Amino acid sequence: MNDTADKPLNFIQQIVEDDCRAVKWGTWKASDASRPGSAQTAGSPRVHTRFPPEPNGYLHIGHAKSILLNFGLAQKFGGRFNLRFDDTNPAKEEQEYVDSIKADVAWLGANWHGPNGGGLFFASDYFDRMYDWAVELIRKGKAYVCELSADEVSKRRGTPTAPATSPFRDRPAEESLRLIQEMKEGTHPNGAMTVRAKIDLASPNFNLRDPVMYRILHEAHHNTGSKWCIYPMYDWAHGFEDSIEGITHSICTLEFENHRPLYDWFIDSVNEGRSADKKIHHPQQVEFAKGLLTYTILSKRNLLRMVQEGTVKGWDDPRMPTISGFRRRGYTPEAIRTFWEEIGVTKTESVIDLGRLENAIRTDLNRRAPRAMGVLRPLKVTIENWPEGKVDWLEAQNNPEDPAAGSRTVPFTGTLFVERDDFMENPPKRFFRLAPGREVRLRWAYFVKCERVVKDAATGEVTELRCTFDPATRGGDSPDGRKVKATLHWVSADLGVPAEVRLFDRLFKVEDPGARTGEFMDDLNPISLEVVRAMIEPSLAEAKVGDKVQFERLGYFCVDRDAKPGALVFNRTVTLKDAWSRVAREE
RNA sequence: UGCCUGGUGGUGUAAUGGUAGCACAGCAGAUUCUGACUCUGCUUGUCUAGGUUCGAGUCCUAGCCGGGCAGCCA
Repeated sequence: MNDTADKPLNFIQQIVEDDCRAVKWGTWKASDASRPGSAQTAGSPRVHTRFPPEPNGYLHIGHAKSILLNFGLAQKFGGRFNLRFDDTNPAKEEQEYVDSIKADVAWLGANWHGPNGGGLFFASDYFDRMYDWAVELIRKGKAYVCELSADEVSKRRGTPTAPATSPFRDRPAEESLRLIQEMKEGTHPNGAMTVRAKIDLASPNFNLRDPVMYRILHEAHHNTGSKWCIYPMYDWAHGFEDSIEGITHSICTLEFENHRPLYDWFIDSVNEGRSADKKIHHPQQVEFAKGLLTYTILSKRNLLRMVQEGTVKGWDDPRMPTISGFRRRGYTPEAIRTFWEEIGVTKTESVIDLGRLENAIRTDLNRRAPRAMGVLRPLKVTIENWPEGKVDWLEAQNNPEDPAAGSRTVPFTGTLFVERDDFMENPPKRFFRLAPGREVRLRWAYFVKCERVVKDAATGEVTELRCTFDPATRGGDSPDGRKVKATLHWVSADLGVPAEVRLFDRLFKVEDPGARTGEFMDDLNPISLEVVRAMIEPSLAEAKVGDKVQFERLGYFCVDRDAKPGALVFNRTVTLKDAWSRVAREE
């Protein structure tokens, strides 16, 4: 979110700017600035942000907001951005997720090793230090080992007005020190005991009712292997991760507002009794609202379920709202960035119209995607007066929005395909395309006129159009000035190439999946994917995976990674806006 | 029920006590070798009630409505 100067600052940028003005977080040292390629300058105010994902799933479009916000801040204020894995729960975390997250963050352009990069980190690398702090808190009488079962803790949680209880709260520090040591050494089974902070069992903020700091988890970790069998809880760990890395602004989402007093308490408790030079850094937390999307589900748990149950074909299924899904679908990082910039950053929970995202990718691709012609549902057209065997290579502009994109040639022959939807035997008033007796233009080619319709005798289905062309209209202009009301895309039946095209629709039928029944799967769109055999112009025969193209009048498409030489596969990224479809509904 | 938090057109936002503006969507039109793009115009809003003030979306009080929290998840 690296805005232009004239755009008003969002509230977080405002906070950071104010802090910089006040030099609240100190300045970059000469050694920081001297790092090769560094965007930090010695003496300028420090801004250090981070994106701290848990590697327990793939990143989705909502995470992109946070990544772009954090990285954008580092860029805007000449600071640094860390990518840090919050890997404190080996039961749910996997290396596959670490790898995918790195790929996605990099793709979005948040370069954690670049000029504004602070580096790549793992919370699990801090486990030793965190353990030492826990021991320190026990010594200070600020934490204890509790042998209540999870069930018991839950039962004793209390109510907003009645306090929680634990019979182990006042055990001697020596006893807790012995037990935490045993926990660490693996003496006790999962769930036997926990380390708890001794804060306030009666607090109206439940996060302060002696929260668990460590639990026993005999589980291998993707980074630390079998070194640990106790793992820190998120709340205990998170503030320290930011502290250790010197994060200035710990930006997180609204649901952590209630946790802030806890993070403050942990750091203050470590610092208590320490001399000024031994105190650990205390970052400032700032909360912002997530952005939800209509027709979309973003909870990692539910996305995982769709993957596991085979509702979609993996995390990067082009219908998924994951970063990798959007990438495969043909979205660009620029479009995603523009989208979130337009949405802004606030503390108001909002549901964003999915159309906004589609609009962003259309705008981007309109500017940069070369045009081509492809017929999704081919209808055969025979040009009756075309010279037998003749091939006419016609010049076509690659992108009317960008003259520099140049031109290509497309072959016109006696047998063509046009889109089935572009012909109607009994057209309604506002239908401008082909119909019996009507003349239209074929893009970049000729005016053609429909003379006769051939139907399947048995089904009555239109199987072929017999047309004539006007040789004087070569290139698409009529010397006598006569007009046609439509220009159609087309492909030579003889020289076109077949391709599989995957047409995606939204995954859910309703704006708020699950709102009706409580089960989001009830709102699945049964036809979110349609596969067609298309015919495309030969210039596309050598298209490479990831190539993006506008099939004129249809939409933007990209070559899927399933494509093989001679067997092209295209994904439809998004359709073009289509005024006719609205008219058609009214007709 | 306790604590935290938020309410500006259909949607997302701006206005930092001084003309409620922008974008998307919608509607109408122009243009067009993509019913796209582009351009023009239009419709629609400060949760409510009091108060402070020359002046309130903004400050104060009370209420209303929404979101979050009571995992050994993050």
